[in-house]
Amino acid sequence: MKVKTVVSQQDAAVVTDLDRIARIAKALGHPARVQIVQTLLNRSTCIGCDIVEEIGLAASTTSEHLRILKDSGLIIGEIVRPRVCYSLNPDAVGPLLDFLNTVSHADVPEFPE
Amino acid sequence: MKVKTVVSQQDAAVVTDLDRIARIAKALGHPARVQIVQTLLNRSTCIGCDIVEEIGLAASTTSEHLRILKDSGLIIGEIVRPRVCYSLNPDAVGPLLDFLNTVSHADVPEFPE
DNA sequence: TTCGTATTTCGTCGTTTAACGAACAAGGTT
DNA sequence: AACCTTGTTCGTTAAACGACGAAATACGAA
Repeated sequence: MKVKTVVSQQDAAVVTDLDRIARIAKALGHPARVQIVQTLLNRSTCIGCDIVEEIGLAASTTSEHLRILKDSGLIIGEIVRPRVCYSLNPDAVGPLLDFLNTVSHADVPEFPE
Repeated sequence: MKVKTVVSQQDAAVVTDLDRIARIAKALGHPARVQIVQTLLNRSTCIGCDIVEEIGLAASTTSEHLRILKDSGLIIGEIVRPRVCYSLNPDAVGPLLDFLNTVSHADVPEFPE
């Protein structure tokens, strides 16, 4: 279920690593999803359906965004029953964060313009 | 040429902030593009068409990925003329990096389960 | 000037995404 | 038991993405 169509002639380890980073980035590749994470940062406590009204999209659309964030591991949903309590999973950003740190500390060659 | 279709009824400041983060994340939301950045990290010097053979996709497809990375500001292309010299622009990751740092340092509520 | 090399643009095709409303699921409340 | 509240799933639609090959660009070299 986690296996995609593998590139077949590439080194598996590298591909996996790239995929992991890309998948987290992709999950954050939509303003609504960034806003959801932002919201969970502000109200550090978990939240229910307030997210729906916070970002101003239809409930079904918001649910889909939450699903994507859940699938990526960035957030966790705890069912409290009429509603669902969401919270961040800070560890999930690790791979992407490490990658970006490496990029930000890279020394560019010589022609910076 | 850099102007997209603006959202028009939203508060510009907030949207811009979320959009900026999301746009960088989106640019990194594909393994091939992460691999390109990775490659530029390893060979700290700029590269021409070697990227094409490095990632194993068609030249036209690779060109498109490079365009997306250029548009996002993550990389810079210097024309040397038969070819193009690419290099990283580490500053571009700033907004996303700051955001992820905030996330990674967030203290989750109480139910770490 | 003609040729070659590296890259981009174009047109196409199939897949995925984003968005919505409607319908459904699942318990708590009255 | 009938209802309410919240959240997800489904079906649809339009737009965007990803990939490719073919054609076009744009210079440097021969």
